Amino acid sequence: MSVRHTLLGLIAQQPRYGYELRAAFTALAGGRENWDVTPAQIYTTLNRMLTAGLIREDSSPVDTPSEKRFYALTPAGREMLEDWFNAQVNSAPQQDEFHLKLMLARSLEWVNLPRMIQAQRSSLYQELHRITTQRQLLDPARELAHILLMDKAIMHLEADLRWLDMVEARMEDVQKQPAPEPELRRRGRPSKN
Amino acid sequence: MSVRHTLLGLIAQQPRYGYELRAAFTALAGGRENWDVTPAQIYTTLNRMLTAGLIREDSSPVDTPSEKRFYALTPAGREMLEDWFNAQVNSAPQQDEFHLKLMLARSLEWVNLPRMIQAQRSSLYQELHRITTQRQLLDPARELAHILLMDKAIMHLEADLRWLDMVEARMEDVQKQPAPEPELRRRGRPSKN
DNA sequence: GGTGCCATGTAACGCGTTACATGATTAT
DNA sequence: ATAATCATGTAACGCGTTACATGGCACC
Repeated sequence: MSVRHTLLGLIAQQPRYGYELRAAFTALAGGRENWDVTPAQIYTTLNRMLTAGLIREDSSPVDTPSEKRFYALTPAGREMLEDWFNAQVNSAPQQDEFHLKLMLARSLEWVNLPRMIQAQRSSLYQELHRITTQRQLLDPARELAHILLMDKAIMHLEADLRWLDMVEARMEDVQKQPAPEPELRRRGRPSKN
Repeated sequence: MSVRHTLLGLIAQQPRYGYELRAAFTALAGGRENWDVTPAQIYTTLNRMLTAGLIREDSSPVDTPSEKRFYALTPAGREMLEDWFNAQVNSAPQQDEFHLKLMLARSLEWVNLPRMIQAQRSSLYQELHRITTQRQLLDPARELAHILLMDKAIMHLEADLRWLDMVEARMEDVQKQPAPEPELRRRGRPSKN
């Protein structure tokens, strides 16, 4: 998705090679713990971009003997990059794994719903604590990018916690309510149904 | 990733067939606009689960002539489902496309940064308005699941907007700061560098 | 001389998407 | 009749992950 575009952006700054791109990407994206782009992905993606005509192999700067393979933008690549900047980010659909678990859990008797919610809550708290702590260690003057990313993560975690409180408050309603079963028109030869 | 598990959960409630599973999944996951699981994905996933021994083809209930292919859980499937419920949801890494755009934009002169932020803000506002409006139309007595999901989306959008304000407030700092370039030890035969 | 980082890949697999394809039944 | 919905798939492709594979250079 955005890996391609980010690589384009990094190459637009200056011709670059794979290993360097991985490091630069990781630096932008919040560290290896947050978003690990593996060498395999970097090199296969670069080859696909090469095939697609978005980048071309650039003659290495004079000082580098070989082995490093530098890439530069082609006009097509530059155009795709501009298109990316001009498009707004379409907000990702709310594909929430925990919500699915929650909705399923209320119809399966053997799942301990309150326990599940509590587990999720403590997991969120842990994560919040971890990030907040780590954030303190960053230097605002040098690692602003990373800080901004963590601030966003913190805000989202806080939202998740408030949401969990809300869910718990409505738990009784949730359990009373039947799971939403969409009704389909029956086909074939129906009997008792 | 959670599609498999959700299908397992739905099949655990009662034996089901593909088309029905798609409808049930969509109902749980917040409607087709939010999470569209295509027939292709349903049927290929069911086949994979079949191959993996998580489900088995169940003899159709007496009333259905044929064509519908019902599936039921195997012990292995049941076990995987229980494991899923016992594991806590590992919070997805903050893979933020807009953040990447932002970080790249400050080092590319031809990108209008303030304009980009404003575009993103209005996009978020639109989405917030859309969801809030749609939320009002839902019946709290019957569509609680969907409402909860939208409440979460709303909270996240509000967080995103507050975050954008924060970013904008620090814009000058952001631009003043050089893009974080990780330094690699040079190799080969270095010249001027 | 070994550990660790620099540097580049290939192969197999899993999941998801798009496009294509088919046919039965139900409501108008 | 015909449109919509029910019902099930296949094929090709894109992206990402894991595992495997290789080799050079620098530092201690």
